[in-house]
Amino acid sequence: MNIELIIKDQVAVAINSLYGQQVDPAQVQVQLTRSEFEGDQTVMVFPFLRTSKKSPEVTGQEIGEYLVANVTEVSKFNVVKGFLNLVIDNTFWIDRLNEAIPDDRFGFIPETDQSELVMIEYSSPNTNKPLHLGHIRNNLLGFSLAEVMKANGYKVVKTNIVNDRGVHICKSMVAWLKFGNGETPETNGKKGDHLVGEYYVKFDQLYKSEIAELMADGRTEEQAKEEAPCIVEIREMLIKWEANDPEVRQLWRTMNGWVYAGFDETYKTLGVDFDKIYYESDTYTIGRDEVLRGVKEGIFQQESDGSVWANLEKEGLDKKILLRSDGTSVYITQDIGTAQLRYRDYPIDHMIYVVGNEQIYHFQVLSLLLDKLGYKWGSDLYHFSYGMVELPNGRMKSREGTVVDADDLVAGMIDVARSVSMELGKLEGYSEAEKEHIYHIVALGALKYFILKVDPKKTMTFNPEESIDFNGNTGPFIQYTYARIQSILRKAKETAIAIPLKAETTSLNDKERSLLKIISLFPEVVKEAGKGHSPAVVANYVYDLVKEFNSFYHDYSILNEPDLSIRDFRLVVAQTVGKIIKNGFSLLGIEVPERM
RNA sequence: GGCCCGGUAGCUCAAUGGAUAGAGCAACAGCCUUCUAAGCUGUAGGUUCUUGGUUCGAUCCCAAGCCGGGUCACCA
Repeated sequence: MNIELIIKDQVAVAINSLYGQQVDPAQVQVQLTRSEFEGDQTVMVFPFLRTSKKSPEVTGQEIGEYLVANVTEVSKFNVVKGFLNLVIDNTFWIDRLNEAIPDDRFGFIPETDQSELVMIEYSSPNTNKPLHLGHIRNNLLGFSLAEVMKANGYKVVKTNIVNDRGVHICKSMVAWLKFGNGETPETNGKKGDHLVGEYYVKFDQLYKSEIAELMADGRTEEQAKEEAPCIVEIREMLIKWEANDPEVRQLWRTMNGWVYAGFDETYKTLGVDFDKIYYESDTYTIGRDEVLRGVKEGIFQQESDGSVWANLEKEGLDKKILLRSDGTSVYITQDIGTAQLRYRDYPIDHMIYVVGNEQIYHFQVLSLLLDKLGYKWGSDLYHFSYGMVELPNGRMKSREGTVVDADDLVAGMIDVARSVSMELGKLEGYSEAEKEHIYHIVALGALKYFILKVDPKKTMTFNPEESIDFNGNTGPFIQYTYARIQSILRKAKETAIAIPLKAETTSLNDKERSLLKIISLFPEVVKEAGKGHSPAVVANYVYDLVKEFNSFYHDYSILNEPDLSIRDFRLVVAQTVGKIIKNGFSLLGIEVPERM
C-alpha cells in the first residue's frame, strides 16, 4: 500500500469533514518531507486556504489533528508555514519491509496472458565499421529499457535492424578488392568488424585523393565528387548488387560475415542481446513495394523522372523522397518495409525505436507515412530519442580520428578494474578466471552506470581520462556495497545465525527508519522508470539507497549488535537492501559481485 | 533562415510548481585493533544564461532575447 495515496485520500476526507468541501484526492499535493524537518510526508496546505478561510498555520494544525485522530498510519504532525509534516508510524514502514522480504521480485509487476507486447528496436548498426561510444549508449539504453518494460509487466521482443546493404558496405568492399591482397580476420587475427572498418577508412582516403587530383585538373569540387573513379566503381557495384551479381553478393556475404562475428563479440561483452534480427537486405524490397502501392492509391506522387515523393506540407513538414529516379530505395523506404514485416511476425501493441535524437524528424516522417499507408501503428510508434555522447572537445568525428571505439573502451576499463582490484587485494582465494570475471563485472558496471545514470534525453559528455572512476557516484561503489552485504550474510551463515523470514521489531533508529522508507519506494520507482522510459530513474534511486545503507553500516554494527532481536532485524534489512540493489541493477543490465 | 533539443557549483550530473537548489569528482580537514576504507564524516564552492510575465510560491510553466547542439539530402 502506497502511503502517498492513503494520505491524499485521508486529507480529502479531513477537508470534507472540517470545512464541508469536496476535494479530489488526486489534487492533494503530497511529497517527501525534507530531511531538515521532522516527518515523513508533507502535505501542501496552501491550496486549501480558500476553503478553510483560515491562515496556513491554523489550517495545517486542524488537518493535522484530524489525521492523527483518525488515521492509524499518522502518529504525529507539525506545521511549518504552509507545510503540514506528518510522522508515519514505525509499524507502517516495518509492514512495508515485510512485504518486500519474501518477494524475490519485489517491485516488479509480473507478466500475464493479458500483458501487452512491446517491441524494442535498438542497436541497428551499419556493417562497415566497428561499434563506438555512441552505439554503446544506444545498446545500453535499449537493453535496459527492455528490462524496465518487462519489470512493468510487458512482454518484450528485442529487435535489431542491421543496415547491411548500401553505399557504406560497398566502400569497404571496393577498398578491400583494391588493397586487401586477400587478407581475412583468420589470416591476420584482427576482429572482423575492425578489419572491414579499416578498409572503409582506406576508401575514404582514396576518394579524397582522387577528388584532389580531379580538382587540380580543373574540375569543380562537385564534379570531382561525382566523377572520381572509385565512386563510379561504387555505383557500378551497387547496381550489380541489386542485380544479384554472384561475385559481388559473395564478397558482400563474406565481409558482412566478418562484421557480424565482430559485433557478436562486442554484444556479448556488453551483455546485450536480441530476440529477433532483421536485415535491411531482406526488408528494403518490401518497403519499395509498399511505396509503389502508395503511388497506385494516390497517396504518393511519382515525378516524370521516376522518383517518388510524399508531400507532407499539410502536416507541417516538407516533401520527402521515397524512391530515387533509378527506382532504388532510400533510408526511410527500408523502415517502411521493416515495420510491415515486424507486424506480420508479431502481435505488436507498442513499437519503440531506440534511435538518437538527430533522427527526430525522420521518425515524425515515418509515423506519418505509415499512417498514410493505412497502418494503425503508424501514429502509435514511439521514438525513444536519446542525446549524443560528446567528448570534452565536442562531438566525435571519424574524420579527425576522435571516435572512441567500443572494444578499446571496454578493454581499457577492464585494465583499470584489474589494477585497482589488485592494489586492494581483496580477492585472495579466487582463481584467475574468477578474478577476471570480477574485473569484467566491475568494469562494465562502471561504464554502464556512468551512461545510464544520465537522463537519456540529454546530451552527455564522456571524458576518457576522467570518466573511468570507481569511487563516489559510480557503478563499482554500488557493487561494492552489495559485496559488503553479501560478506555479512556469508558470515552469518558461517556462524549459524539464521536470517529471519520476518522483521519483528517496533523501535527504529533514524538510519533504520530512513532505510525502510527508501526500500518502500522501489516499486514506485520501477513504475516511474517504465512510464518515463528512463533507466536513469532506477540508477539514481539505487544510489540513494546505497548511500543511506553505507551511512547506516558505518554507524551501527549488524553482526556484533548485542541485542539479538535488533541484530536479526538489521540482518534482514541488509539482505533486503542487497536484493533491491541486485534487482535494480538488473534493470540496468549490470551484474553484482559476491566479493570485490 | 524554419523547426527541434539543451543551458544548474571549476568538472560530470540530480532536483512530480514548494521550505535554506542537492550528489559525486577535483581541493582542504578528519576516521581503519571493530561486519570489506572501491567506505564514512566535515569545510569550501551557486545571480539555476538574461529580461519580463503567470502564481501564495518558478531551476521547472509562458514570451522575448543570448549561447551551444541537432535537423531540414535522389546519405544512412
